Amino acid sequence: MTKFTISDIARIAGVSLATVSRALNNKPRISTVTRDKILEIASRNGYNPNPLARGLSRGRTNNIGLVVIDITNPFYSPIIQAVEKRAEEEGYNLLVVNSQHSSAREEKYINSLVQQRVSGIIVSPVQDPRKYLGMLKKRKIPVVFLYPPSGAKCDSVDVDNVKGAYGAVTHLIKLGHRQIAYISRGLLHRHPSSKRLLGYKKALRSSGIPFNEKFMVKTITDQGRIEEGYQATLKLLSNGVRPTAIFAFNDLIAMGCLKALKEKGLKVPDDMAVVGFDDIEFAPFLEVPLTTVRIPEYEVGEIAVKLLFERIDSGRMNGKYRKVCLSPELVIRKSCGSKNSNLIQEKE
Amino acid sequence: MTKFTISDIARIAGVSLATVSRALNNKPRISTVTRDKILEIASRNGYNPNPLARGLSRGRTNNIGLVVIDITNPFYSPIIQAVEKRAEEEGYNLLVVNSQHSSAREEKYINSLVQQRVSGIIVSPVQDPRKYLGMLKKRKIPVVFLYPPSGAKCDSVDVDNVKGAYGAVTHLIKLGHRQIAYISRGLLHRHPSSKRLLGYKKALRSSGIPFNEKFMVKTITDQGRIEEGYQATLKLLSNGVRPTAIFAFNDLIAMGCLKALKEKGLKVPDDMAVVGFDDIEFAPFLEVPLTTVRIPEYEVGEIAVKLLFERIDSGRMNGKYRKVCLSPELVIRKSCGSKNSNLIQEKE
DNA sequence: TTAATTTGCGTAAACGTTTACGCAAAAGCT
DNA sequence: AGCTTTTGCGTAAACGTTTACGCAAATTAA
Repeated sequence: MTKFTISDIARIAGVSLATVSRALNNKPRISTVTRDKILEIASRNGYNPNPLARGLSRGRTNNIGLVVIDITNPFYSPIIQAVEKRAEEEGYNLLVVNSQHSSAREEKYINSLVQQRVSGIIVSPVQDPRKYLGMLKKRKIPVVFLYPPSGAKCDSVDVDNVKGAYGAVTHLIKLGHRQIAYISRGLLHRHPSSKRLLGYKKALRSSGIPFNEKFMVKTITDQGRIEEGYQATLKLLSNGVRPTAIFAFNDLIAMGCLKALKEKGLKVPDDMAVVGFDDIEFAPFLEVPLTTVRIPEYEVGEIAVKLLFERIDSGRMNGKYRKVCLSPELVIRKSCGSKNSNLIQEKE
Repeated sequence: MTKFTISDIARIAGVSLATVSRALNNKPRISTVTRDKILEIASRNGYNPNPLARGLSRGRTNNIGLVVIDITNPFYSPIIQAVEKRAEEEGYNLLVVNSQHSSAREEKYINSLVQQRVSGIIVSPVQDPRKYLGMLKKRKIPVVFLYPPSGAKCDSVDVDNVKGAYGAVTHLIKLGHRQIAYISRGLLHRHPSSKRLLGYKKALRSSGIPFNEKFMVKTITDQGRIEEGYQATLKLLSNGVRPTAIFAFNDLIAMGCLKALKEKGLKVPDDMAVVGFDDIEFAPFLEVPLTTVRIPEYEVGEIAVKLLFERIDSGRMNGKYRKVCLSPELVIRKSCGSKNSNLIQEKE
């Protein structure tokens, strides 16, 4: 009972290992009567194949890996759910690992997944993922990247960060703001930090507003979490010149903003407008419901896992690479005010 | 380069497989000079042991499993982080799986982890975990349960739910409330739903307030998420008698309450006090900062993983079971008002 | 010095599968 | 009927490790 292997089945059925394997894997070259007999014995004894043995022999397991940057960021929740759903439907296990913004950890985990012979990997990379491509190709492990820097020759799902940021900042400008700060996540060169900065600058330029270094502040570390937004905002407020609006890299940072502003006695949106990015589940429930740029996260996950399984099922590693780019959408709530009544407000 | 196994090392070093294995695993019965030579060859060629082969041979891998009920509930974030940290320190991989409130899925995943020969499992069980104990013991896989029903003979980490609920409701009573509703998660018999109900009733009893069926509402499904709290609150408000305070099973349900109350034009805390449970990261940032019962989640994770590794390292499956029970703590914010000025408010 | 122990290593089996190859019997074809 | 193909199955190697056992040489003990 504790251990019940194909040898046991073979012994009971009076056949060889090969025959049992054929029966269990729906392979041809076996008569229906023996097949049924074997399947019956297997199910009666609660046989379960040993995934390690199977993986060793096949060189591939029924697992797929998902590498996220921060599993505690609600941003990833819908993505994880979408991938999980499809993986379960396909009879695969999902291994979720958390690089925590560390590229060393990311590399370690990816290598570990490869050594564990996963059938495919979805990675939301910390830094440039191109360095993995060669190795993964050699090992014939399909991979899909989430939000990768452009230019990588691989399947990927991304979101138009420039457009998203452009839309958010343009909205602020339309509301009359001209002193708009951007709180970026620590490392500017990381995707999508750089793209959002680009969108921010582009929106300013379109309206003839000069870019002001003093309105550009970076969080200390790279985590993109509440506390960092809080610290960055305090720094921004002590910068001498005060903006009338803040565009934050993401919703968590925006939450930190709100906290700092409240502490300093500044009302949102009256004294300061705030816009975030991501539209995490909690954004509408905040002290000041957050205007933010919605990323269709669930869809991102759905597409990524779809692309992945297409590769897995076809076995083709060198077909044309598909780069899907989804459009974000501005969701207007309280935190940016609404002097402009033409804009559509989200119903509450 | 793609594949580099101990056979390759053995060939290069001119020794046998056994010797290579001894060197790589720091086993005795090998001279320092051969050991060093082998290690040098291994590292020079970037040797990585195949975890499937190793697992198959050893009957155990370097993975531990963590089964959570809802990976998207921020409640689990600190727990995952704590377990992840320790696992990494110990050189183990953490496999996080998500049962999504389904006991069928839970069972499937636990079996899958067992078949994958993990070294240990931490489970936040959907239902009574006692049925797993026999199998896990037979397979010699240590397990630690999070928030299990009492009475199970196993290592576990729990929180005093009765006390937590009692404290929360007592606080409401002290504030003058006598009509206090409880929004429970769907299935009452599930732990910790039942415990929190117990605490609620106990608090009422202590103050001589009769339990009113009309103030007890259950969410439709068992997910314990925002939407459910929202629906349950609407139902509660249409019940004829209106409470002056709501104690919600958890913070997400409480968020749903806030949404429903707002929609109905009821001000929190003036028209209705609301108290949650868990103190998720976002509780202080809500439209009305949420009074809630804090669970030391990170500590729960730390202790669970500590207990698990003690079992793994000692190999003792039948030592005394340890049941740790942590104390929750009431965190008072805006959502319950503060007529009673004796109470300590959390500084903002 | 001799006997007992320890050290250093090799051989081969084991972990539980899959799969290439081979071969007799059955089935299909002319 | 004789030839070719297909069917049904078995044998054994392979996947990449670990480990029980054995044995000669070196070391220690008496």
